[in-house]
Amino acid sequence: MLQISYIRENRDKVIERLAVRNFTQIELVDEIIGLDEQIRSTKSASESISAEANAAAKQIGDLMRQGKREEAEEIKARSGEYKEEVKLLLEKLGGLEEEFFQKIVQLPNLPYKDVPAGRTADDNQVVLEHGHKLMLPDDALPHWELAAKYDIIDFELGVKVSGAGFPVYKGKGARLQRALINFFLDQATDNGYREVQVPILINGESGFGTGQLPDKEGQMYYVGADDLYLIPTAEVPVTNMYRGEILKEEDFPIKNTAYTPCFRREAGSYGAHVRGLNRLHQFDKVELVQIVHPDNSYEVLEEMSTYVQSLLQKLKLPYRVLRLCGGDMGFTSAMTYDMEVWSGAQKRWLEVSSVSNFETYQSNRLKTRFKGMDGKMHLVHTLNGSALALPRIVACILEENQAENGIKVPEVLVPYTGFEWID
RNA sequence: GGAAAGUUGGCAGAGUGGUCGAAUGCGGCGGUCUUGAAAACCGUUGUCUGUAACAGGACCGGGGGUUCGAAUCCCUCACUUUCCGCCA
Repeated sequence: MLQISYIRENRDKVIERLAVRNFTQIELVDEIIGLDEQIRSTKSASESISAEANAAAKQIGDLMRQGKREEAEEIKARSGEYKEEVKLLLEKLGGLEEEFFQKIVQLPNLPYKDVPAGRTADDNQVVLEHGHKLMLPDDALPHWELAAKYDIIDFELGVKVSGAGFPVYKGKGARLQRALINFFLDQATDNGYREVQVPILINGESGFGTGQLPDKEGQMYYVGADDLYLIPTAEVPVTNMYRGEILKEEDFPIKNTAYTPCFRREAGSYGAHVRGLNRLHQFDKVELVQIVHPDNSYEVLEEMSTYVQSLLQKLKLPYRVLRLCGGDMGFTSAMTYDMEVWSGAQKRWLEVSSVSNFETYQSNRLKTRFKGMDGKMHLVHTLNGSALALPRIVACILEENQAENGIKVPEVLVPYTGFEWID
């Protein structure tokens, strides 16, 4: 959520920045500013009456104690009027605030200055490409066929147990999953992240704090009996650990990593591109979350990007880094890098990580602050990134490393899998 | 699932209608003392809103009510703890 104080003082700049992500509802910005003005004037009107009422009440108390009942009664008779006036003003205020809230949550984050303008994924900037796309033979198999051939991932079995998008990993397939999770967690720990295990069901407040609610409600599984949501990413519980907290400058940077399963309804996604492991309702992911000082959040973003790349390099997967254009960026992000690996058999890039700086967009909702050197409260900057999401990594590992008699496990994973070949 | 108790400032913990934004202790910050530190002593120490600055307003789990006046009384919801039951 954007800060109203900023919108108020930088109307034109806000509109200009929003245009980078093709958000052109200038009237919404102006409505918000107008509502804010009304709220402020209504509030000050009701407050000055409250001040009078408070003074009168105090006076009554004093007079009663002095035994001057008569005079007290006199004032009492008059102070009844305050109540009605304040009540009316507060009702008006409540309505205005509700309307204001409904509108301000519709404003997405302002893109950072480096974010390219653009409408679709075609306008994303390719920052770099690393590694060679292997020239797989024409008869190279896509991962879903390899999965069936070596009996390591069973999509049909998942359909029986749950439904489409909930695969069952078997034998070496399951083992590979566990190996990747452990590898990613160990790497993160070596890089200064603290490992945490968090709830995978979250309440509505947490969903609001990181921005999934109210705008992406339909993307989360909802457990009605207990009014809880299944997490779409560990970002939600891990970031919300700091909701309402007041931090110290010396606490920065706060680096947490967590492995969790992630659940996404993916309503409305169909077609060839969702085959196999490309898009699932349940998948595993190791997530990084950092809470940092606003002054260096963009250095931290670069650092996280570099770290994620180091994982891909260790797995020897060809990848590229995209700087997302305004139109392709998430609602809450100020700048995002996507990492994509090359799927040789599918001949397309697959997104495996997304690293974002949210600046104060989340922390303004979370009310996560720190007391600065100036003695004042400031909102922190929050960042997160996948490191990494498993399914597409698995897909690429299978496809890129397929050989005649099996699939070669990447060297760095062998200590974790305990085997070198899936055959 | 049943029963009871509770929810107050960073923490602990008083406060049952006006003098309470809130005692006291711990912690934090500043100072005195000390070569330095500890101890002791003195001072200070919530957040939001608002103003050029004062002032003012709001907040004692959330919401509502009674009252001139609510942390305090009433209603309601949520959560926590303990006991019983069940159980990985």
